[in-house]
Amino acid sequence: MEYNFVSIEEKWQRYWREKKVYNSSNSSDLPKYYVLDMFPYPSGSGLHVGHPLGYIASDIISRYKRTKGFNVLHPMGFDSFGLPAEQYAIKTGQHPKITTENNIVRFKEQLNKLGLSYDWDREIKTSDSSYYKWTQWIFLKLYNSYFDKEKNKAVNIDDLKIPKGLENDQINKFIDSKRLAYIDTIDVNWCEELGTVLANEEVIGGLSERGGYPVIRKPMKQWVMRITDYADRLLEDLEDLDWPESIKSSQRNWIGKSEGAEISFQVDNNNKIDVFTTRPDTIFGATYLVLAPEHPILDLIVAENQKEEINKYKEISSSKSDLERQENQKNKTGVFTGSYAINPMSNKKIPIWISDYVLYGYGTGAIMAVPAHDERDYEFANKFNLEIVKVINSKDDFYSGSGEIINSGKYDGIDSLEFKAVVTEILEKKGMGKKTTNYKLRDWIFTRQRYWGEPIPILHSDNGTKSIDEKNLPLELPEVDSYLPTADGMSPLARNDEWKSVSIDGKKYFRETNTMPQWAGSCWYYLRFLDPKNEFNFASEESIKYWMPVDLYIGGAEHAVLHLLYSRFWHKVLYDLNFVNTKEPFKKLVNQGMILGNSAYIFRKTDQTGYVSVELEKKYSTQKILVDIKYVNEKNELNIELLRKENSQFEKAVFEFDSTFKVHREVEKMSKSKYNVVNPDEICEKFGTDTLRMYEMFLGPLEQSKPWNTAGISGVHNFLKKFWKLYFDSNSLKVDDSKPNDNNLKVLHKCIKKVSSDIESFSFNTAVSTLMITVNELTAQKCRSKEILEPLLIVLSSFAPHICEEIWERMGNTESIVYSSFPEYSECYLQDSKKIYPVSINGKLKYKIELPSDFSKEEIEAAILSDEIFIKKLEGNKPKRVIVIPGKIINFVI
RNA sequence: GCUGAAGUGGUGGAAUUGGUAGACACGUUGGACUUAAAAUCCAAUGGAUAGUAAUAUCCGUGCGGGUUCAAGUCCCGCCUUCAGUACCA
Repeated sequence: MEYNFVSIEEKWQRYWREKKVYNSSNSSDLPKYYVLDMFPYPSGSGLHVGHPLGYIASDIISRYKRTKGFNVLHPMGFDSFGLPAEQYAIKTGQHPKITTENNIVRFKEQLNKLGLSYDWDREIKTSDSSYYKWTQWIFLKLYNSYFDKEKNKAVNIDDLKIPKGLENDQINKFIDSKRLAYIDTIDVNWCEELGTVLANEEVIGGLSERGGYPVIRKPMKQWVMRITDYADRLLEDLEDLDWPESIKSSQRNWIGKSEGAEISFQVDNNNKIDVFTTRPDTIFGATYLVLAPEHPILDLIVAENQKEEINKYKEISSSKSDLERQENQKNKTGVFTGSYAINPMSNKKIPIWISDYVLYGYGTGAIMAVPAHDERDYEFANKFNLEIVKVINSKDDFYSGSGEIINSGKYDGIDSLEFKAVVTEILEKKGMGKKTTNYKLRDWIFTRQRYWGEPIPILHSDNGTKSIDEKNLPLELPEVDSYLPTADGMSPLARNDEWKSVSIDGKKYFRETNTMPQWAGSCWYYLRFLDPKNEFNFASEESIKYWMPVDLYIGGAEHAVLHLLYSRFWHKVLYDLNFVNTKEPFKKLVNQGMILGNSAYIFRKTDQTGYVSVELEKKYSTQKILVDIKYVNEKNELNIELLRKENSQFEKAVFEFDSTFKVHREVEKMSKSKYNVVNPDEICEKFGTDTLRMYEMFLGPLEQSKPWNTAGISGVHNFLKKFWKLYFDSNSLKVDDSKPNDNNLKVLHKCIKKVSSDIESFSFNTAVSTLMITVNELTAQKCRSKEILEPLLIVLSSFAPHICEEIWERMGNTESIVYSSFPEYSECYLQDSKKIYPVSINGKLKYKIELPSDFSKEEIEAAILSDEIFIKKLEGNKPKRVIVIPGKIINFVI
């Protein structure tokens, strides 16, 4: 009987879907286990072999946990608001909804082909109004809350104490200024190319995260989320999470907590400048101040004769993009203001400068420069010939460490670490400073000037903002005639005039026309999966109580700060408002590594006379040209004929090579533009889904990035064929009721133990190896005992579910293997008859000695812990004296 | 620069608490079956030296030191690669 994977896989995928085998119930006596994948954005290009890695891993865990007796929740959905569909709409006029729907159909088909055990009845799409109704609802919760600093939590805005003596208008303004979701005019990251504002997290090195377009700063009115109030809690609660250290440290880094002091420098009778420093101990070395060019105090303090130059500098720096600012890192610029301030400790008069190496957005937007002990100040002082005073004892001209204080008057000799606290205290007494903490984290800019996102349920009027009544949610996306921003730069929603203006009780309001960022929908989707059809709540209280937190969250590391920080923030707000019962949403996080593509390049001679194979490349001056990997075989040989046939530019090209034309390979991210995408569908057709699933796991550790390489796939495929042959010979099932022998039992129980511990520790590659060894051994032992082969089937079924279901059925089981339980192993089959100890003589030779198996554990331990025992050396017959040094060290003395 | 992860055969990668390094798989070579190929099965496969041979000896986990009877694993100092982040005072 042949292993016909095509019909087997089709049959079982249909069976699972029709019988809804993987649906899970919200009430059960069983312990729960919630396994979540980071849901995908349904892009137009479908899945490549990199996507399934995490899905397969989480699927194996889900299947394993089910057989271990857990009620498993394993849902899937789509993060379906997003840019590409909108950009496609701008180009073609097709409604993003249609594009998105089409892509989702394709994605689902591909996911189902992978045999993933999702409960599709819980599917959600963030762009469905029944879903974004609740995204809007949560937005309103944020809008209607403020952060109580004393309680260190979010509280309903109705409980806000309003200062006495405020007029009506002022009261509204006061309330608006305290909300967790508030409007502010701030310098935003404006991306002209994308026509929208981006969050700080979405800007990388002055370029947009998506597309890599330049980003400039521009003041605009925006909705902002007060995530900074949660900085401390977001930081502290990281401690207890079972997350990769790298992710935790990027989040810590992003929050960027630093402790120091705010110190005032008096300029004149009316003005003082506050600076933030983490090194108050170096204050005697502060020989000048530097302000950010945007600092508002400048207008008050700039000396008359410097005004022109200062204004010129301000203008230049405001027109600079973040990228340009960063490029200038080595060549610092700046202008003297003509004014001086008094150093509050040394009482010296020090000059005030402006420079764009000081950022207005961080700290107070002003620094005290200590050139002897800060690298940037050192560069700046050298360039502009400013005074450098060493205040910490060291050999070098510049030193950023700690040590003995010098040149600081009566404080000389104190240790700088100690002096830090002393200075802060002295200044505090004088009213010239205080201890403070600063964060790199900024509030989250929440609005986007886009069409394809959640509408913000807010109305504007002359006296401020007003939320839409909860009863009227969802606020649906209006139809528009074009998906481009309006001529006056408003978001596309403003094109629908009828929708835009509303009147309530005779009063006129305008709708907010900006939409939410893509992160909004993914901030809380893990909660909607619990109870996706609930019309009265985002999820029922019972379902939250039963399922939360997510036990295992698998996804890519690219969401280390963005998604994972935002959703933790929202979850904490919901926790404060008593909507959820856990402080953190995701208990354990695992990052699957990226699967990289293996791009192919050929060399073109620079004189354009032809192409040369790799071995001839050095002979000519050449440049690399990308070719589609479909023209290249596993031996890196180029199929020239096919290339010529399908690409006219190569039709008459000359190809030079020795024996065969070989291409140059490079490992890169898998992407359409690199022509290195491998589609999982092809693999499924050729080898079957079970082979693909096991191969992706076999490729290497889950967390590691690795290039896709089809070369080894036949090994896994052969394994499944061998596995099949363990159960069937040419005509029929060969499993029988014969009693297994000791060796059979040993092999099986070893396998059960190893595979289960490997799965629990996410070491899927070694689990696959173990399964291979097991099948090899049982084949060699000619085992046909049902007592062995049936449990083995269950062990393998998490990895290769289709083949196992098929064999399971053919063995006479009527119920799906999904409902079976994972076999237990017993230690008695695992014990070796003899214990082997390694022995070294004088540190050089190594022997194995075997202690008799009837040595009890206690006897061995006693022997080891006592001074010496006599043991027969294996190869010789003379007994040797063995000295056992306490702590398991065995040393021969002859 | 800082933070995090990693460096093991021709390749992907295994190695509980330090205890026979290279499991498992690919590839390669040889063999069986076949008219032939595919498929399948068997054997060998880190390097070097000696030997007809079984075998023996030495060297081997990025580099240099150290601890230890014993180090891929622990400690110190470097190098390289990947990822993230960056004028954050």
